[in-house]
Amino acid sequence: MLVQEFIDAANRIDKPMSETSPHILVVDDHRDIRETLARYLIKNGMRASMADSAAQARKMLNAASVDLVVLDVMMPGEDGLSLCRHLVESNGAPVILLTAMAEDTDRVVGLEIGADDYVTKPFNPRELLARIRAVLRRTALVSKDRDPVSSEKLAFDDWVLDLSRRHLVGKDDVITPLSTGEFQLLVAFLKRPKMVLSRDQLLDLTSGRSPNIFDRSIDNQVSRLRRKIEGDAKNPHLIKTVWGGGYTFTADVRDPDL
Amino acid sequence: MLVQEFIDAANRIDKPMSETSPHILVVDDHRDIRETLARYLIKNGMRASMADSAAQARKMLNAASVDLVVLDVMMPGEDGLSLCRHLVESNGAPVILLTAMAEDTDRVVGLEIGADDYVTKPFNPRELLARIRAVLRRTALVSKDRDPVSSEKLAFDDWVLDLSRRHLVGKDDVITPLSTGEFQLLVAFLKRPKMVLSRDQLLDLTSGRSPNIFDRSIDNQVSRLRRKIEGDAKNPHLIKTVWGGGYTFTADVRDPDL
DNA sequence: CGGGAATTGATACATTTTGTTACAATTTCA
DNA sequence: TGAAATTGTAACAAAATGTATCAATTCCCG
Repeated sequence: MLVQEFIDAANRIDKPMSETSPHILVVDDHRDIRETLARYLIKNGMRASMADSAAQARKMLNAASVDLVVLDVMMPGEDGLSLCRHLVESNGAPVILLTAMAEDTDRVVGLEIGADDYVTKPFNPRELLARIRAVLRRTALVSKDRDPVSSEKLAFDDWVLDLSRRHLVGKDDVITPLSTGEFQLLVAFLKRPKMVLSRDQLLDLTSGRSPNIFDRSIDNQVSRLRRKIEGDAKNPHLIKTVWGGGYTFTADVRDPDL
Repeated sequence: MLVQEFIDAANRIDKPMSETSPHILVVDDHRDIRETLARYLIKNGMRASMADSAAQARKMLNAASVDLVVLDVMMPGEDGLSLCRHLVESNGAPVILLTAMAEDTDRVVGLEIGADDYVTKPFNPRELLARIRAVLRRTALVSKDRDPVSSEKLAFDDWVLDLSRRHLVGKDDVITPLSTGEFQLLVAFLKRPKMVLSRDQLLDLTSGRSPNIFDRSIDNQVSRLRRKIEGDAKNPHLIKTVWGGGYTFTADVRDPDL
């Protein structure tokens, strides 16, 4: 059986996973897409496994260590979105969604749920590969905060955000305290830099709340956060507004130890 | 027998094992999860044994010394939670719970019972490994209470908590006495640093009491504890409030002898 | 046992944080 | 340019937290 074959393949690797090539799980009910994509990924130096349903994907996720999941949202049986939500909520592997068409609803819902990126079908394999690498690069920076003990930090501009101590350290080691909401919002941005995040997505990422109509709470939190981290809150250069879209964190996020 | 097979497999690993590598018992009624997880742990330098039921787990715990138990809460027969409770009450190995879903009830119950951590299924093996290492690191600090001669101590910030004498030692060896409640609260925090602990969890971890409505006793104890250990109780940097969530102990916990 | 001190939970009120609303400023597009 | 849509943010309201105070309880120590 394909699944077992790939589980075994994963387990035959000698070195600990984290040092080898990234392991991508492709979840799609269309066999041709699945296999072509997996082959393409393998040809480009990654390990790939496949599942044709959300249920099968769950088994494989339990069975083997997976670094990233490429997931078709539209599948018969258990919805891909619910699997995605589980992965995000359980702090599992990052997810890139395949959405059937450029339907805005799908995009929004997918990212609301917390997927790390999405690609619309039909997609260019090279573009998907690029996005996979981008997400892996980002999560490599942040992944250590899955270990509740390691003190992980993220640096941007002149700031260092201490994830375990939950505060900002400025230029001269001045500590700027952050409220819970400000901290969560900043983490949401730093985990997804240079991506446009809608207010709904940000709301879900920070508080898990679903939006009321005319919900302006995110705008307010952004305003409050800007006041703390932007030199000139009137001309923000870190959190940029995307008119009609949401907000984007524009600065590079780096490891402060490097 | 499969179990023995994996123990043997572990012992065939080249690295010096028997003394350094921790022995993990995986308890789950799903064979695939059990075996893949055990294999994954072994591949990452640990010894692993398996049990498919709470009853079998008890036998193995009696037969061999186990450093940590990974336990599925939802199992037929004797409930996993009752095994967990037994382990905690008998001061046995630390426990990490596998909970079936991201159900808040499960999470709360798990930690209330005294599990050291929990992971929701489907889980990322790397995350579980990180949490296993984290718990082992923490319990290694505390586990000396099996050796009655050495005095058990935990260090954080500029403080050393003397577990047997139940008081704090400050910078210049100044002794700060703690009340029972303050001591229990501090221990609860030090055993689970950098985790967000709800008021309910803290209440159970300290006194075992179930919360009244509008119970503010934890807030009071936190306030009292802060007054003793925080330099500036108005801007706490050790016990941070998570608005709407609870409290988090943010400092590193270390062995004072190191 | 009993009295006094220490501890702790309940209560009340101050403070902080966050969400909502309103309105001015900005951007888009016809 | 001008109207409509969107955003920034001040001002207020609601929710959650910090903590002083006090009564109830527990803990000593004789």
